[in-house]
Amino acid sequence: MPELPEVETVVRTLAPYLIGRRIVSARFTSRFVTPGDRKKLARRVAGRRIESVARRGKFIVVGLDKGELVMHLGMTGKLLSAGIETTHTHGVFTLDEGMLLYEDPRQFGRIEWGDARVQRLGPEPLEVGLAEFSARLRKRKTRIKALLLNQSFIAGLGNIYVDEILFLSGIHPLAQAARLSAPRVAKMHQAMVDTLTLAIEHRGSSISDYVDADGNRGNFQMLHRVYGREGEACVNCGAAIKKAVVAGRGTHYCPVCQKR
DNA sequence: CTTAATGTTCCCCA
DNA sequence: TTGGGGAACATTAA
Repeated sequence: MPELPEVETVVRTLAPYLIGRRIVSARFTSRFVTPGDRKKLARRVAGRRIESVARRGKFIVVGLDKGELVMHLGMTGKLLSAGIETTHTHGVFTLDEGMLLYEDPRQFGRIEWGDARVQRLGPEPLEVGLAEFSARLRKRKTRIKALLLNQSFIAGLGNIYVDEILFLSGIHPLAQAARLSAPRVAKMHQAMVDTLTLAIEHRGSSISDYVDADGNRGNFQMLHRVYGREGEACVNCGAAIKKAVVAGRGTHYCPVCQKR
């Protein structure tokens, strides 16, 4: 469910709802989503006032009057401002007005009191300039697909948007990062900014069940050019879109338009 | 029954 | 230290 555009959409729907609210009580039920002492975490957040809601990479950082609650949606996590508890509800926040539910069937997501992983994130893709982006990229010999998925290189990209960005910039997912020419890196940087900006405008991609905090789906999946289009015609050249495994992930690309 | 899924980490080996 | 491959985590849907 959650790459940068989806998490950004969740944060934008969540912020006006949460800021200024007081957490009356909280309850956590998963040893995976909330590793460690779950009751202690619930005690810590109880009584706190929510002062800010922000995104950093794919993390949601909830600023409290004392401390910080950091959430990651993993693969199937959802934060909902309304709804009923199910077997997949692993977090329940009762607010002075309203409530907040955390649902996550696969439980790859996390809710923690601060998260050291946030400190290790690379720059934000919508903030990093071309010069810095190029300089960082030139030092890395790995395949471009693996590098763009690496959160300590650039924060927030995931499998869908990496495939879309590489298609838009005409770069093969197996291309060696350090060997890309300056014009190709510039094109990729622009494709990254354009793709993420447009995806946020469309409120993210709803492939299976992603919804924002109000329960609304995104629309950007309608505009995917390669992701999920294996065997279909390339929008540029008509060739059949291919799918292979790169960096352990299903990778969609046009064998004609994307060069190594 | 098998496979793959919008993510991340860890382990082994080069 | 970097990088590749694979497995693991838990669940569902095709």
